[in-house]
Amino acid sequence: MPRAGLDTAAIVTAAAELADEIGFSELTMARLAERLGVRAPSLYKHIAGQDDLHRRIAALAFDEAAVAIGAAIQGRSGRDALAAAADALRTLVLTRPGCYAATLGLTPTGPDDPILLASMRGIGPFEAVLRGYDIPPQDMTHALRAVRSVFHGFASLQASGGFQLSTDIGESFDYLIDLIDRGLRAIAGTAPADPHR
Amino acid sequence: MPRAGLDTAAIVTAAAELADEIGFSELTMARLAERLGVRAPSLYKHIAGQDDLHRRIAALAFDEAAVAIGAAIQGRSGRDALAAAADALRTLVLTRPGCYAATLGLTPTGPDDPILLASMRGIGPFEAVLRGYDIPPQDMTHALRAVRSVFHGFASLQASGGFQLSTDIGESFDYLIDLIDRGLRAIAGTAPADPHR
DNA sequence: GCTTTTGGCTAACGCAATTAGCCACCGGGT
DNA sequence: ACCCGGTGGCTAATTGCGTTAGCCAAAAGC
Repeated sequence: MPRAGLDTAAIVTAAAELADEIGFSELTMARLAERLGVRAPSLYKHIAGQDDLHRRIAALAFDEAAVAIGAAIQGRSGRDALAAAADALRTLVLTRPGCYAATLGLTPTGPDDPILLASMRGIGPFEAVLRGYDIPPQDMTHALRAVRSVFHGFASLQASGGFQLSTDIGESFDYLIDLIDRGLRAIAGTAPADPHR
Repeated sequence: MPRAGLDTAAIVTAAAELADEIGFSELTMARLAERLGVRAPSLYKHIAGQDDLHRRIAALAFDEAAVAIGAAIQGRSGRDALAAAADALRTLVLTRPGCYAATLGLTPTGPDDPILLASMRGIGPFEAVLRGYDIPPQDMTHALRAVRSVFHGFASLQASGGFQLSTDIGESFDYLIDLIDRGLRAIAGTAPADPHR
């Protein structure tokens, strides 16, 4: 029996693609092994187990997101940058639903979890976007969390088919961007260093 | 062997509590049966299977959310109502993490899925909150989706421990409410009937 | 060319969900 | 009071998944 020549990266890449095709919850060791032309136990020579695999897929997803969003905001700022970043993220969620699902429901194992570092990298571009608004430094974390919540929420609701009404989702997305853009301007302009928070 | 006197509602209630205690992903038929003083196959006399159980827990969660948020916004409007609704939702997510997790990642089986109806009921109170802002009717759906995205996003990130930085989460939450409140006012005031959308 | 490491394999275990099929309990009718 | 049918438990068995143990050949290094 000739060797398949697998390595960790190849397995993770294949797993991510498979998850996108059949859905993250349908991703199974046996199916992944079959896709790779190998038996299930062989996978354990390269990954520690299912949990490890999931985390690696998630890390891959975060990195892809960072790259895509980073590229999208090149040369833009303010509302343009916000819209471009959001759109890049949304496209990614729709294109790679399995990878996106892998990033949900993760509990970091510790402060040095690679997942954590990857998610930090994924946030980076949003920080750049926010720099285009006049956010006081002590509010930056809050603003970052807010923006992250907003886009994560929209993307995950869309991904799970949470929007039932027939109204166009793209329009709702534009509306949401408008809402956040205006909110950021208003909050930056009128409450630069609100002491009661 | 005397009968345990179970019924569907009792099982779902117990499952929801158990999910809150040990985590939704740890909820298993065997564990649930043990909690109820019964063997696992007996559960199938009352529920169709695991998927059915999950959907019923989710429906329960949506209904609880609708009640809690509805109660929270009684007699309030505008920013107050927004904050109260958001806080009620957030409290619920923290109090009943298992139930909340059950509502994620559901794909409605069809247009008459009970889950769908329950989630509609869960949205109701937010519609009431939005009535306190001057949202033009044709934008109501968009605004509703936006608000839902925002709070769902924040809650789910918090529930999954997605906020690593040590900054206080409650403060971030206040900031988010401020952001949305100002955004809604701005968008309602300046673009009452934007034709290009 | 021999040895060592490495990356496949088969076999086997434990656990979860589910189904089949049995049998005792409980309520209603005679 | 009795019987009798449906209901709600049970045990046993099946399937499929993740994972571990232990074997053996292929590649890699001396």
